[in-house]
Amino acid sequence: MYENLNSMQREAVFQTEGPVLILAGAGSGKTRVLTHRTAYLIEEKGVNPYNIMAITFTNKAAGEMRERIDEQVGYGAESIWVSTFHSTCVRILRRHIDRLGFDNNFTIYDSDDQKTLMKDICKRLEIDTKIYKEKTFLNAISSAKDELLDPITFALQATGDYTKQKQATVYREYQDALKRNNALDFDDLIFKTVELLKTDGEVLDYYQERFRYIMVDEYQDTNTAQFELIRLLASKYKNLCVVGDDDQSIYKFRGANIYNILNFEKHFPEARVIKLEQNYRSTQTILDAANGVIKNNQGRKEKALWTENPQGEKIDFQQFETAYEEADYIARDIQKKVQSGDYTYKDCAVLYRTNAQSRLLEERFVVSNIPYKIVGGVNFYARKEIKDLLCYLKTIDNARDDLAVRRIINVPKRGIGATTLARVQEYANQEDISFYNALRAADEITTLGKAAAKIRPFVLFIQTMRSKVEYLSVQELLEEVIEQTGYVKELEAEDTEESKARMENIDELISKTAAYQEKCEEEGTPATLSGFLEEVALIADIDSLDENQDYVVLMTLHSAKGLEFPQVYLSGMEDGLFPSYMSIVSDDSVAELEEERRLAYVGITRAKQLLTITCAKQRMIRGETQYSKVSRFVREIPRELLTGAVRQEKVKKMPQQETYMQAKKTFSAKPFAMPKLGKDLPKAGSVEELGYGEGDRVKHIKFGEGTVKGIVSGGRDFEVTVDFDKVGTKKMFASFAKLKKI
DNA sequence: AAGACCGAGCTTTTT
DNA sequence: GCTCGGTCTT
Repeated sequence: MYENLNSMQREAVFQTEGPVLILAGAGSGKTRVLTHRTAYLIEEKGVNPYNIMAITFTNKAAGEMRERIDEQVGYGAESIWVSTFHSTCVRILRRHIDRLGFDNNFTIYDSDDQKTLMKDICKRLEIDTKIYKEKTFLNAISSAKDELLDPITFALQATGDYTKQKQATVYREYQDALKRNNALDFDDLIFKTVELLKTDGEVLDYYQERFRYIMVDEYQDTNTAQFELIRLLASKYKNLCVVGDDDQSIYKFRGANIYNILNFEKHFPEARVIKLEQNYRSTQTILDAANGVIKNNQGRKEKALWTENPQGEKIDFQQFETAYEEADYIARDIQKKVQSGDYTYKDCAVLYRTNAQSRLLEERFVVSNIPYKIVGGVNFYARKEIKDLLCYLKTIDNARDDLAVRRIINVPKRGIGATTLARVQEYANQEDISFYNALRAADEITTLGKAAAKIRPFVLFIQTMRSKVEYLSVQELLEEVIEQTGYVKELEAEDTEESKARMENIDELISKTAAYQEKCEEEGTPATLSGFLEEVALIADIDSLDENQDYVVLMTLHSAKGLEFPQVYLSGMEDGLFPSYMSIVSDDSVAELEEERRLAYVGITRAKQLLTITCAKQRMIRGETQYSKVSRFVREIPRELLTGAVRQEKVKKMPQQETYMQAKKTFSAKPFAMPKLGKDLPKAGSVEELGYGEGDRVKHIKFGEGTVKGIVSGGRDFEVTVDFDKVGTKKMFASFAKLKKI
């Protein structure tokens, strides 16, 4: 079992005791090392799986590690604690945060909620948000928490600096408000856990005993608070194994402290350092390119990545006149590769520096009928309709979250306006009760007058729902909220493309509640409303990537970290875009350019077989045409590795706006969701092959019987509109629907 | 209280 | 170029 590891990997696996730093270059098989190490601990060292913890940054990474550990470890794998920093902390806090004066059923605020709360506070403190931006405050608070500065310490450090003093005041107010709402923001999850472990010896002892062997993935991305958390937990047994690559540290803006990895041996003098330098992922050419770029950075740990893989193809470098041509080239190139039969869509990934770049690519992909998935941008759970419904559930779950209540009290419209809200709030402050409790006492608020009558049904509704929490499933609760509020009915009445998309999202949310139920039953854990809300709060977009589906993935370089693809396109490689203009003109431009360079390194090393680098001479940014030179990072790649050179393409016809909109409409909310591989993919073929036509009566497995109203060819599949007798008109893809003529 | 209209700011990256 | 938020009107 350990024979197919190389000597360094084996060393990392066998070094189980004491602090270990594994410097794992890109593609050097670190996940393999971690999983083998876990197996070794259990099977050879007799360690109880219950005493092992593995921490990652994303749910996806945690899920993958879980899967591979399960494969590797057979018995007892399920009691190993594998999870992200954030969910680890939530699990700890749910049990013990009452010791810090919070309720154990606290809610978690996302960035949207934070902003709303901050606006509130600025208003209350009469801060002119034209001069002092909410966002700046939130950033300051976030960095403070990353550095474990509480409001008092922060204030002490602010003496003599007016802006900082102001931030200190806001910080204190912000924390007070969170506590009143029984809520924590993302950063608090870590901060409060550290606080808990530091102040409560009993809890600390419990978790130190439990986590005798700790492993941390992507260690270069940890911030000070996360480091402290790990340090506290590991300080008793000192069996701490961290894996990382300083060359892939790209989250400085999020507080990641690169010195956690650079100074690991200082923090743990007895630490063993093991370097994994053999790359199993990429061709020699790709590796040479990556090394050519990263060697321009100073102050990195000395590493020499090498591979036994073949030289491989040269890097395809293309410069275009415009960003349209660039997008067009990428789309055609992918189509060409797929049609040749050598690759599938899911072998390809397009990476870019900023999310805004995805639009042009998306347009081109829609026109070319290429199935794709965009990772990032607006998170599913940040969409308005989803947040609204979740806030209903949150209100039912935790009455102290004022924010959630205020969001939904007039959605859908109940004729409760700003004035009424202000009066209720005033009463709440006066009586020192929560906003919701003030609503419950609406009849006592003399200033309300007739408005009290509008509040009563809302309160009654929430109270009734609360009494049902015990015996209804999450799905049933959600469906009842939708039914009782008429939320979907209102969208139905709107009958626009947008409202349809929203309804689809709501359906998606319902299936997520069902999936949650299923998951809990599988794991044998109780499915609760709080549990669902919590899971939902900690989901990132990248977690939804599904390797089994055949689509091209589009995402930012940041999101791509930890992933690999046979075919990688690095688009928009222009000075000013990547490296970003901000990093070039910054006061600290040397450091910021190094961070950008690491990002380039991450991008290049995602590729297994072929790397394509593209850029455009002109592109629209923020409604303005920008003219840019080829990125300096491209020039750092040894010339002989590149083909294509600077190329002059004739301007291709721009996509007709109408064609695009039409195409996009056909596939509205969920473009090109594809059936799982393995099942036979129905070919587009002809309409006849469907076995039914317009006007025919058909049967659907879930919706029952109905009449076919229309069939539209979507290129690779047909979109069929059916008017069902029971559930009304639905649009669906023929390959999914499996409609039967009757 | 609800809807229409207009201007500001944004785009570097996110658990 | 687009989105969000604020203000004005009914």
